[in-house]
Amino acid sequence: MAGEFSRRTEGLLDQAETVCEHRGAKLTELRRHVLGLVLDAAAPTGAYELLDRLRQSRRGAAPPTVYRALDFLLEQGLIHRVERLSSFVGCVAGCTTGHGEGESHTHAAQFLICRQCGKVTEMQDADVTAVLARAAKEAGFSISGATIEAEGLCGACRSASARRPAG
Amino acid sequence: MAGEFSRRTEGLLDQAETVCEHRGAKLTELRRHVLGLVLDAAAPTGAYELLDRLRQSRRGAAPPTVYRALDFLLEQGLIHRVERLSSFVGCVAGCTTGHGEGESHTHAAQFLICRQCGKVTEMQDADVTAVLARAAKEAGFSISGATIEAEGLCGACRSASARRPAG
DNA sequence: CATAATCTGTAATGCTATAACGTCCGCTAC
DNA sequence: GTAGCGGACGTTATAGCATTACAGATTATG
Repeated sequence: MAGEFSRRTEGLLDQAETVCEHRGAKLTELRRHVLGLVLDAAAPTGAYELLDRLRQSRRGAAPPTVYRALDFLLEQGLIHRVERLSSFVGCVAGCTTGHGEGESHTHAAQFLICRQCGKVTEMQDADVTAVLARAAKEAGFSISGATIEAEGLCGACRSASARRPAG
Repeated sequence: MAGEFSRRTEGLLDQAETVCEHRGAKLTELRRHVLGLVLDAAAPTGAYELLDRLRQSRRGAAPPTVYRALDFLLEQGLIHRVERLSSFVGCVAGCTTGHGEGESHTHAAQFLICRQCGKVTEMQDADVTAVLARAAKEAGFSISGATIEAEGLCGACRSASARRPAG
């Protein structure tokens, strides 16, 4: 039954399904459902919160249910894990970008976490990735994946606190 | 009693104590003990493993005991938390570098985690920090602290697997 | 159909971290 | 000196995050 999620989300889910097919991976109903929950959420979402939402239509769902789905989605690069928040966000690029088959599909992403409003922004800055890779290489290290998460103030909160300094 | 730890660790502890004094922070016996455990460990160490070791000489120690000490040490920049491993490592720079008073003492560090041997290397590459800050600034974001952790193969494991390709 | 592989259900457990409260100790002011 | 204060620590309980282990169901494949 299509229509569980917003029109935009359903569109992304369809694209994700196509991408998975091309890779020979199966975006099952459960996995599609969990991905939908992640994509529909306004902010990074914890596994147990996803579990609660999943239970609204899938009685008897348990932690392994959601964690197995999340593991699959992570492997496919359809979602990211934000370590600092122990939570998960959708990767728009992952839902729309095709890759070669049989590869790892993790994207190089960076997250900006506002300590004021909690908003999380995803970047995909090639320079950041490249400079880190170069620095690692100088240490004899070859990178396969990286977690880059910055905490600070987003533009909105920064200008707000500039107007009300002690805010 | 000095001599609980290796000579090198005791030296670092003494330096850390001096640094704390200059800041008006108290490196109590408990905190010194926990810092010693972290510094003496060959690898990043989880809070509950530190707790077990702490208990060998401090009966009745509980999770808050070690977490409060770790929070203090993090604030002082004497240790780092490795998010991917939910564990803690000493920051050599933090134990030896004096700072201005009343400031935040978090250092900009990057970690290289070998997926083969598990070894963790700390980098303090200024370029990585700078490029990330610049990229964030372009998004209107000002960074106060960042987690940068790369996973991959260290030099030793890379050459080992090159000799035995299917290793 | 037989078989293997994959996905999911289910129960239990383990690991990581914090809340809430009380006590002790050292410091300052009176 | 002692009353009051604040920081550090003890203690118990609980919250939050993730995995293990095994069984049943489903699907692909020879």
